[in-house]
Amino acid sequence: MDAFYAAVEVHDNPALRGRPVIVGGDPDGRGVVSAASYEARTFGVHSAMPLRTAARLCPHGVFLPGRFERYAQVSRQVMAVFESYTPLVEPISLDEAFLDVTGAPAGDGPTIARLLKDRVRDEIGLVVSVGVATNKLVAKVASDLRKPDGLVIVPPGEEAAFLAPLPVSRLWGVGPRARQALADYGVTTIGQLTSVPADTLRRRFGRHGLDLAQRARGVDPSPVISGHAPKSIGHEHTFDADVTDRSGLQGTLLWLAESVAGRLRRHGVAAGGVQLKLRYEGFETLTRQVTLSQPTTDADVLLAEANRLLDRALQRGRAVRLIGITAISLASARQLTLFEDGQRIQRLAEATDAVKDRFGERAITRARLLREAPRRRFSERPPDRE
DNA sequence: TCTGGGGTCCTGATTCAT
DNA sequence: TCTGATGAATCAGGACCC
Repeated sequence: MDAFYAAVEVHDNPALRGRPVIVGGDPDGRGVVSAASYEARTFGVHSAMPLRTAARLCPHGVFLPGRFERYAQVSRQVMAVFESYTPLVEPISLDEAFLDVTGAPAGDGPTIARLLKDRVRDEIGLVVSVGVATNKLVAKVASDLRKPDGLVIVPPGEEAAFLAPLPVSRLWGVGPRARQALADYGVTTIGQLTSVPADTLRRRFGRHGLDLAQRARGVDPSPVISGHAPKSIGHEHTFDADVTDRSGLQGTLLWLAESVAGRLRRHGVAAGGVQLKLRYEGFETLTRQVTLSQPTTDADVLLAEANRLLDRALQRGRAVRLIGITAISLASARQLTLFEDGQRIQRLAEATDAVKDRFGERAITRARLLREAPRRRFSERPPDRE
């Protein structure tokens, strides 16, 4: 989707059409730009830019705080359109997804791309750019090439030639660090990258270097996977002004723990570990983590662990800019239920032993008959084997 | 000049069990 | 009993993505 958050805001409030819309929040605050309309981009505003900088470049811009529930809602509508063409839809974020349309009844890639662009425009009122290729890497690069409202088709066999003239930073996995490192080798285009031996890249970049060598040639064997389970769920908060006292961190930690716990339950998963993140003034960032003895979705447990980690991580006298909690090593809540069942059975056994000690074996037999009798009479389905 | 919040994956160091 | 080798987990940091 093109300038997705900004496009949703303009869609919901047509008075904004044609104006520079910048989603991110308070232009005097510490945030960054989440999305900028194409009008705002003509002022040099782009995503990830500090809002203060954006406000300087574009003083008459419309700065909006962002309504992520609404964006998620529109995202579901768009994904539903995608899923009408193939079940193999892999969302990357709210505004982007891979579709594997191999053998789809609606037609070949280019046909579906056109249908899909028309339907998202007519039914939802938003503009989408599409890249069509034989793999995810090339399709992604193609989709970014002619935004907004782009449609770029890379025919089979032309992947490497298509990529060759583009800057290396277009490749998935090449950020500012890798781009600089490659520039030091005199490599700035993807075509030049193909002339660097894979072994050289491996020595310099590790495993990642081998992926890089493949990608530069337009090779990407990774499949489109639908229905990803999250691997971690976290919340973090940057303070308007740095916080120096521990009590100032406490309240934030509480609501971070509660919102993480709530999202764990909504996703039907439990935390196998907890990670605390601190960012000090000067942007120095550190993390501390623990593995839990049992998985949990309990905010109180997350909070208690986070507090212990804070004891380890907090350096006295240093001002804190950001604090965050992440639930890691997620287990399915099914496993948690089995664990809790196990504990309940354990407690029941202990209670039973206690009663037996106190009142003798006959008391147990009588209690069991009383407990099971109603179920025998009224239960509609046979007892769960498990 | 200032740098959010949501994530994934990789690497190197350390720890622990065998 | 001590020692070292080996490999798996765990931890912390960092690059990268949207």
